[in-house]
Amino acid sequence: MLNDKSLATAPDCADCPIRHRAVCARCETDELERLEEIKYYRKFEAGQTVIWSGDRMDFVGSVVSGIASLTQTMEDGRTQMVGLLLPSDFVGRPGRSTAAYDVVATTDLVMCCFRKTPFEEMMVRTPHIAQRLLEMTLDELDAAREWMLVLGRKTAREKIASLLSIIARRDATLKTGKLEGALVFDLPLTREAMADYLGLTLETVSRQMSALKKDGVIQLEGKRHVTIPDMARLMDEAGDDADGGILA
Amino acid sequence: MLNDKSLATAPDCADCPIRHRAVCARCETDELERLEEIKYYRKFEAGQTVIWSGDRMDFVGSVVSGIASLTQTMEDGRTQMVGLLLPSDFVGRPGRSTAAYDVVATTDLVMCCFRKTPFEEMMVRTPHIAQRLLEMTLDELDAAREWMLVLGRKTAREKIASLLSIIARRDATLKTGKLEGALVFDLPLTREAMADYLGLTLETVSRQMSALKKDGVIQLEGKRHVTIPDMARLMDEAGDDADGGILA
DNA sequence: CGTAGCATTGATATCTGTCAAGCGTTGTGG
DNA sequence: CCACAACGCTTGACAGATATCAATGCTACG
Repeated sequence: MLNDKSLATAPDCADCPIRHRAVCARCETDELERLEEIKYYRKFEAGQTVIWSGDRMDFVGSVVSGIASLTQTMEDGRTQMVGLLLPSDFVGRPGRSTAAYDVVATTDLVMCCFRKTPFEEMMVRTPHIAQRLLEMTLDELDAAREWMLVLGRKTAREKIASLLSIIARRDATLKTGKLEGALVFDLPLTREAMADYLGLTLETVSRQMSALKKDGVIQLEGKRHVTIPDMARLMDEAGDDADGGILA
Repeated sequence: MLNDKSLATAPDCADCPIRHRAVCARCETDELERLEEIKYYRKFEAGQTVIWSGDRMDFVGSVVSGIASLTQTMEDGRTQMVGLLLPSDFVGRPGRSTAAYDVVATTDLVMCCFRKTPFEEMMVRTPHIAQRLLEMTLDELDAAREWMLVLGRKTAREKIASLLSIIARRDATLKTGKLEGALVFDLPLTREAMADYLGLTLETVSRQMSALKKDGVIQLEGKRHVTIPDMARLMDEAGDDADGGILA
């Protein structure tokens, strides 16, 4: 499985870009030293599969950079993305030995992995880690439930607008920290990946993107470069309250 | 809010039916004593709202008996159920002061509530509780993701079969502990509640129930009393692997 | 007996999926 | 260097699933 290129030297936790947001956020110096001992980096190229559902999984870890997706597939090939993993998000489940979902690198991806058994031992001894993981899991549960509303009740147009608004908001808060004026970003997902996330076909995604463009809700340069001239308008199209939005 | 009828004397934790499955599952005697001090029971009749989304929430708690639902509602009235709370399931989120969803009693309901602030203090001091809550939250996250596949990719018929199979399985494991032979149970949900859970209209639910009945997948006496002659057949209709099923 | 709530069924409309053709870019091998 | 294949995407025509609107049935209950 592992080859030379997939392994990479792991930098010090002190220099880590996700140091204060990941599962290790609340660890003290000595705890970080212990984590350093059981961690290793792995890199994946866009499109590579990190792990297959059902496979034995002897690590857990955090996304350091890039985006990964969690997907489920039915026997006849229908697939549904059930999670989008961004930097600092956690992969794997302590106490479970096999993967419950396919994990795929959507973009080039760097992960900080911990050997599972020592990590589990450390969790028992280090309440910080379990507490932080609980917080993160509760956030993910909220996001999953938010997404259930999107999947169950929104129209195709609203679904697209919801996805764009989530990506735009995350991107804006990372880059500038504010949501004013026009927002510009690159879509990290193919039309097919968008369809898998939204429970649509890629044709419907394409049509609705075109429709939103025609109506001036978004501007497109090429396939991926998106400009949102009016965020409130987009959120209105998404069917969300324009003020604050999700979990405000 | 609270009236005479809604409050009820709480029995000893030692006699509690959900003692070994709820958030308190791993507590020791002295910890239970502390919990006894901050707990109180509340009863709700079918249809009553336990709490409205956005309301201040000064308790967390466990479902002791009955079923509650978590729902989200859009401005125009579209609603999506995002969780079904069964006995031992946990309600509320430590560290958050307002409810994120509407919580409604689907059947008559008894809840064991803990005052939020003392419970949070206790969580910090009692790793058992945080660990158990983490486990339960991870299970809920898995269930939510499983449901995303149902909402995003399954047909109306498969959705109904999925819901029936979940209820049947839970009911069977509670009553007899095995899944053999014909399964019989009462639906705890109205057609409308089923529709809200499945992202369908109540008419479509009704039609698909009739179709499954006509095809012999289920038998119906009255509106709610269901017999599953062949569980494997039902799971096949649900589009799940017949062996083991969800998270096997 | 009449009403209210829940459920069923029918007719029709609409949205999204399916199938198919074609475009533009990228990369590769002759 | 060019031709061509591969890939991601767009667009069109059509079909099919589910929603919508409407009428009716069934129970329980006052």
